[in-house]
This record gives sequence, structure tokens and C-alpha cells, in this order.
Amino acid sequence: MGSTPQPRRGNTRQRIQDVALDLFAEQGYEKTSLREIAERLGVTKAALYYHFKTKEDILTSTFDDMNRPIEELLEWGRQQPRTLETKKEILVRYSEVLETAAPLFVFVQENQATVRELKIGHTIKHRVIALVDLIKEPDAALTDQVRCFTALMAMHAGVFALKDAEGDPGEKRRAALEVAVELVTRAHEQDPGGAA
Amino acid sequence: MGSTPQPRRGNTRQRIQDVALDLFAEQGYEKTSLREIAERLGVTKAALYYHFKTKEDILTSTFDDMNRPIEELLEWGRQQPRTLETKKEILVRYSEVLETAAPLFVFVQENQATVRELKIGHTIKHRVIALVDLIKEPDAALTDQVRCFTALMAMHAGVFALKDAEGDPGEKRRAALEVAVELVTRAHEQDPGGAA
Amino acid sequence: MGSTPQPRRGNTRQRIQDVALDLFAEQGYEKTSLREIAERLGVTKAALYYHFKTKEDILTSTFDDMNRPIEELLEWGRQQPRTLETKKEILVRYSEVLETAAPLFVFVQENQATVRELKIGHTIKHRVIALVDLIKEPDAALTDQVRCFTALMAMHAGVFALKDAEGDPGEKRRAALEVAVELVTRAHEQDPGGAA
Amino acid sequence: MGSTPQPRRGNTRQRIQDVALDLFAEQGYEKTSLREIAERLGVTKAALYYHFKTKEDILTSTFDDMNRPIEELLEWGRQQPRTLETKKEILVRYSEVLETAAPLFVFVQENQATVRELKIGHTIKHRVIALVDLIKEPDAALTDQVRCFTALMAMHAGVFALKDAEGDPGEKRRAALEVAVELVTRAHEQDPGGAA
DNA sequence: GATGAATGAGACTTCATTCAT
DNA sequence: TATGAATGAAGTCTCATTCAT
Repeated sequence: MGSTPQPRRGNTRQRIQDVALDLFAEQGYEKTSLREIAERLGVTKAALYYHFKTKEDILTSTFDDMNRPIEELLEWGRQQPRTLETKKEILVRYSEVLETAAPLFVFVQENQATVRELKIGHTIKHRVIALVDLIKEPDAALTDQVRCFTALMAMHAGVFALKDAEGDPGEKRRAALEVAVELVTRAHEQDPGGAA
Repeated sequence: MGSTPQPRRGNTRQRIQDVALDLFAEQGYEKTSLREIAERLGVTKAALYYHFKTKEDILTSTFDDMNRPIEELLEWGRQQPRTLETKKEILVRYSEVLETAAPLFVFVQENQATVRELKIGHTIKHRVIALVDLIKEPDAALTDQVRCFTALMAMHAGVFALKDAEGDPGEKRRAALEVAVELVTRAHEQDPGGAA
Repeated sequence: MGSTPQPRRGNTRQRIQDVALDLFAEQGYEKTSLREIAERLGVTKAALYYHFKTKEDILTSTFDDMNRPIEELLEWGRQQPRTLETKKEILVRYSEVLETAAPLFVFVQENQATVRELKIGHTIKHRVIALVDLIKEPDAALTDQVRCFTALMAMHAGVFALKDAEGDPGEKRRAALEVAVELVTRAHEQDPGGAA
Repeated sequence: MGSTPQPRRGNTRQRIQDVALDLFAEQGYEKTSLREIAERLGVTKAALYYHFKTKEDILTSTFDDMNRPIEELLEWGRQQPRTLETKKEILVRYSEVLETAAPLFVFVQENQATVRELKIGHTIKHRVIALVDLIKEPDAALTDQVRCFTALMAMHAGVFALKDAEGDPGEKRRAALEVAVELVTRAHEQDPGGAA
């Protein structure tokens, strides 16, 4: 139970994850009760416990599933030369992953305080650090570090922080990617190693 | 409760707000119970209710106090000509406000899902929109809007998202401000109205 | 404190009683909090405790004041010969008392469960018994006892149970009195002692 | 909680209603806490919430069950010709219903202030009005309306207001019925339509 | 694969009351 | 005559979780 991708017994397990993630993203993790999830699915709370060990496990397992593409991206990135081209490619791919797993990212973004105390908090923190490490030079100045970190935030914003703003989702995502690339490029150029 | 019966210092109200905000920022709003706040202060839960009508009211009142400087900044900004200089000055001042009210901003940043459902959610949302309106041109392209929004996020990051990163707080804040200014400047220049 | 009719220190004491009785009658004793009473008066809860020892004491003292006319009626009744004329006169006078102290009677009628547990419960119960004793013959049949008791209830109804019904209050009271007299008269005549 | 772990008899819901109604009637609705009900049943407070949504719901559901016979009586009454015989029959049947649902009626009678604010208050008020409508003539004089209303009160009194009085319950009920019939009969005869 | 029944812990909140000033 | 500050007890209710069936 948890990370092992059990064979679809029926599809209840998947449905629980979907509904739970929606509610978590919409109302927050703490404010979403198992009763609510169960009701929306038309099953009993006890049924949730047949599929998952705890409330946190529902989240964890969902997270683990959606997290894999990012792990793969990190893995890929680590094997590439640290050129500007590589960095741009990482941003492009990250942008795509963000789109796919949008609800999960919305949830993480809006429930940081909660997530920090959960098991996935550790994972997330390291993932962000790993990502920044891939797009900044090892000895980057503080300002450039901020640029790289901000680049990631810009992309997050492109997916959900701007969800109330006008504009087509796809366009917003592309605009965010553009700004991110710009920031990382500047950081890359400013940096002694990268400018060479 | 609490072995040392602290003298009634007549500043209980303020102390409640301080302790509550610390805990809210540290653990999240939902996970922080009134029992916890009361215990840390050495008073009973009922004492909290003498000073505040509800749990939310503790947060709201704190927020209202800390919010004033921002309202003033917005007011000031609206009365200035929309030049690049003005925009830079707004960023500088916002950076200072951020530093002063850091715990509150940490809280808001990390509890977005919760805040959204609270009374202050509405205020915050409008405040961000108002700020972006001040630093972007009225007819800015989507990319420039993202730049301006990202500039604000960069500054937030400078205060707390990077709190686990190495480096002196003051330096980080300055670095973030620098990146923000850079983003807004580029947006300003790219824009038909601003470039003139 | 309590039954001794203290000299009007200002008139706060009286005002508390008035407001409290209104609220007790309107919402019930338990559902009315001291906070509510104090707020409606524009004083603090602590002020109530300057004038009255307890919440119950506010009620008790009010009751004692309003109860005196009934005690006098009972006293008077006991000294009269037990004729039909006397009985009718008792009903007439009781009807007048009811009108004067209507809010208190409304309260007692609608909060019997509460009143029973309070100090005044005992008093009230005995008062009703004493009243019935005055208008029924000592050895009245059960049916006649019911008639006499019902006569009292009819009069109560005339004052407040019918408060939602159409009709002028004075008329309703007179109609109730008429029915009460009729019931007591029949009881009087049916009874061996009275019929003689 | 509760040393003897009673076997889950599957009738917990019913037992809650029974115990609750007893306590409500005995001490009043507000003064009866869920803790008390739970303790007397040897379950936890949370168990009550498994079976009922709120405290009020415990009362409401009980009321709805016990209310049905009266609705049926009303329905029956509306389909009969409005003769004196019918009216008498209604009183007889009502007397029987009263006996069956005595605890509920005791509760309603003694907690009017509370009941008025509850959902069942509305129902009760309309029920009384409907009953009076069945036993009075449409254009009855005010005095006759009082007679009819008083008739109902007499019967209520016969069941519980006289519970402290001497006498066998059955006898008291019959006596009350007799007085009620007498009142309604007189109202019927006095009335232009009924006297014909 | 899921339910019905229940629990223990704990949440927020309100209340009557006290007491120094 | 009153208030400001606080308390202890208790209330209603919700939650994650368990377990026999």
C-alpha cells in the first residue's frame, strides 16, 4: 500500500485519489475530511481505509504517482552537460510536467504549511533544490540564485497563481516559460562559468 | 495552568496576536489550536475569547494592523505618475514593508488554501491585483504581466521562501529586490506606453 | 439582596429586572445569557453582579416582587366564606393580576421545566394548589377538580397562549374569565357541599 | 465509558430517542446534555452523532415518529361532517393519542419557550390550530373559541399537569376528557350553526 | 471489496462567576 | 457603582481511525 502501483482493482483506488486531490486543492488538506471524500464518491469512510492506510497515505500515494515524471526529468538533467541549451530544455520539460500535474502543484503551492509537516514535504523541498541546482551554476552569485528560483516560481504562477487572471491557459503557460527562460539566461550569462 | 501566574500586564491582547501569528506561520492556521496559543501564553482559552470574538478574529485583527502600511503604499502609488522611477520606488518600499511584516507574509504565503476561505482572503487578492496594476502598464502584454507578477513573487521569495537557503537575510532581500527591479524595468521598456 | 425591596439606587436594579424578564419570556431562561442582558442595558456583566448575587437571583427577585399581589389575593381569599360569589370574585381578581404581571406568567408558563428546578418552582406549585383549593370544595370529585384547574388554565390562555390569535387582548381576557367562571360554577353546583 | 460493554443490539438509534426524550421531559431540553444521554446509554457522545446529525435532530426525529398519529387524526377529522358526535369522537381519540405519546407532550408543554425556537415549534403550533379548527364552528364567538382551546388544555392537564395530584392516571384522563367534552358541547350548542 | 457502528481525542465556543481596581 | 480581565466547567460537534461482518 502506498507507492507500489497496485493493479487496478476496479478503479475505486484511482477515483479516491482523484476526488481527494481535487478537494485538497480546492479547500486545503486539513479542511477536507474523509467523510467529504467518501460522500462525493458515494462510498463509506471505511471503504477509503480498505484502499489506503491513512488520510496522509491518500495524498502520499497520489503524490508519488505524479512525482515520477519530475524524478525522471531530474535524472535526465543530471546526465546532460550544464549548458544554457540544457537549462532551457529543462524549463520546457518542467513546464509540460506542471501542466500535466497541475492539481497537485496547486495543492502543494497553497498548502505549504501543511505539506511541510507531511512526509512529502521533505521530498518536495529536495526536489526544488535539485531543480535549482540544475539550472544555476555551482558558484552562482546570490542574485543569480534568486533569478533561478524565481524562474521556477514564474512557471508555477503561469499555471495556477494566475488562474483568476484573464487569458488562455496555454498562452499564460507559454508567457511564464518565456519569462523563466529569460531569467535563467541572464543568470547563466552573468555567471563566470556560464559566460565563458 | 502555567505555574507562574504572570502579572496582568494589560498587553494581553497584543501578546495573543504575537503568539498566534508565530504559531500560525509555523504550523499553519488549522493545525494551531486555541489551546496551544493559550498554553504558550499561560492563560486559559476563555481568556482568548475575552479579547477576540473568534479564532479567525485573532488573525483578522493582526492582519488589519499589519496591512495598513501596504494600503498606504498603494495610496501613495496611485497618486504618483506611472514612471519607471515610481515603479522602482514602489518595489523598494514594498520590500521594506515585507521585511517589517515578515511573519504575516510567511503565513499568507504558506496557507493560501486556508486564507482564501477566510475574510482576509478577499483583501489579499485585491491587494496583489492593485500592486500589479501599479507596476505594469495598463495595456501590457501577457508576458509583461507575468514579469510584474513574478517580480512580486521574487520579493516574497527573498523574504521567506529562501529562508532555508544560505546567506544573510538582508542580502537575500536586496538580491530579490534587484531581480524584481530588473523584471519590472524590462516590462516597462517592452511596453508601447512605457517605451515611449 | 433578593426579596428586600431595596431603595432605588439609581434605577439600574429595576432596569435589569425588566430587561431580564423580557428576555427570559422571549427566549427562555437558559437561552438568555447574562451577556445578552448586560449588552441590552449597555453595562457589563460584572455590573449585574453588583446588583444580584446570581442569575437565578435576578429571576427570583423579580418574581418575588410580582408575586406579592397573588399572595395578597390568597390571603384575602382564605378569609372569605367559601361561597360561589367569593369564588367568582377570586377569579376576577386573579384575572386582573394576570394582566398586570403578564410577562412573568408568560415566562412561567413557557419555561415550566426550567422553573421546576429553580427556587421559585416550589413557590409556584404551592400557589397554584392554594388557588385551586380556594375555588374548589374540599371534597370535590375528581372531575370538579379538573374543572377548577382548567378554569385557571383558561385564564392563563386568555392572557398569553392565545397571543397569536386574533382579537383584542381585553376581550380575550374577558372571554377567558367567562369560561373560567362557568367551569367553577358548574363545579360548585355539582358538589355536595356547594350545591346545598 | 460504562463498565459493561453492552452488546450492539442494533437498536441503538431507538434507545437514544427513548433516553433522550425521557431526559428532555424530565430536565428540559437545554439542561440535558449529550454527555448525559450518552452516559446513560453506555456509549460515547460520538455515537450519538453517528445516528443523528445534531442534538435537535434527536428531538425532531422522535417528534416526527410520535406526531404521525395526530396527523392521521387530523386527516380523519377533516373528512367527517362537523357534527357534535364527530367532535366528541375527535376528543376521545385525541385523549388516547395523548396517553400513548405522553412523554412527548409533557416535554412540549414544559418547554414551550425552547420548542418555539426549534423546527418542531412551527409544526406544533399549526397542529393545535388545526385541532381547534376541527372542534369549533367556523364562525364561533370568541368565548366559544376559548372553550374549545381550553378543552384541549384540559386534556393535556389530565395527562401531565396533574401528575402530582392524587388519583389514578386513567381516571384523571377520563375526568379531563369529560370536562373537555362538556366545554366543546357547550360551544357547539351556543353557536348559530351548531345549535340548529 | 466494502459497510455499519462505534470510539477517543480534540476542536471551537459560551457561560456564570469572581475579584482587584 | 461599576469595569476589565480572567477562569473553570461544560457544551455541541467533527475527525481520523478501527473492527467485526
